[in-house]
Amino acid sequence: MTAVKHSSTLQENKKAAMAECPVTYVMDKIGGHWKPIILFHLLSGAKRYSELRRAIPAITEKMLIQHLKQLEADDIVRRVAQPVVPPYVTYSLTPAGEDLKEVLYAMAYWAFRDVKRKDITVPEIWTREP
Amino acid sequence: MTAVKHSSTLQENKKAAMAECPVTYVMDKIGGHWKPIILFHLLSGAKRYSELRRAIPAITEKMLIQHLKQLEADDIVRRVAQPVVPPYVTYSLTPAGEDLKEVLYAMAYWAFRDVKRKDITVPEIWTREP
DNA sequence: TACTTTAGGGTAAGTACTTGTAAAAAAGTA
DNA sequence: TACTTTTTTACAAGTACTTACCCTAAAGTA
Repeated sequence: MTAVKHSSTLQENKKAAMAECPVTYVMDKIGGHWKPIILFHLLSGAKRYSELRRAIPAITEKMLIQHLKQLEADDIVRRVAQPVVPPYVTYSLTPAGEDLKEVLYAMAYWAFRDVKRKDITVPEIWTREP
Repeated sequence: MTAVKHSSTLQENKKAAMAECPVTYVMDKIGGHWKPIILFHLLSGAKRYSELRRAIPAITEKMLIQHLKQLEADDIVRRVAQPVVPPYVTYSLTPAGEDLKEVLYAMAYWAFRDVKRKDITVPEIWTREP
């Protein structure tokens, strides 16, 4: 009974998994390490590119723009550019992006409970609004 | 005005980001491409290692055991081993793991809405219980 | 002309994540 | 002894993700 295993192009597994599981579908869209943070900052309203950069000092410009492009392609954020010089570009959430609020809040709520459960001191930054 | 950039050991950014954002804290724990799937299958009750393997054919044994270990270390799943031969090991959710249900359901719900919004045919697999 | 600001592109290099393959341990059975 | 089953580990190799660094465009201003 020769098992029919390992007939995959490495990334095929992932794709198959995404089609299998709605949760993975979501992770594929907001699953990077930076995307949730970006979205979190956009929850409080439209932001300029430079505002986001300042709000998330740890991110590199490359990552920021790359993820913004992806989020835009996934119809989660909307890019609006004013044709002025210097350029003025704002990013905001689409309806689909707004709907993610519930997911993000559920996550945040779980995180709070988890650190309390573990008796870790809650990082005070968490308690500040984005 | 020499900018004070790039003073990071590559992964320090991530860590800083995690401390900054509860959402990232969650992503760090369930953010792999496989973890959500594993958890999804455990939502319906304790499963044996081999059951999980059969339930998620696309995953390699390496990934499965590795993620299970991580989830165990993060106190999200519980491992119970009966000292018999051949070994009998079951994995189930801890209270913290159970609490993730809300997060996973919020994700699943969003996924449904998103595919409907995009007029993609909902993968019928999504509609089957895990 | 030189310089400023804002939004982004390109490339190379490094790090983390996944996979494939092989194999170990343990107690019983043929 | 050789072989079974189930869970798990080790190692090497490949792929994807991130970072660092440098660079462009455009209009106004000194």
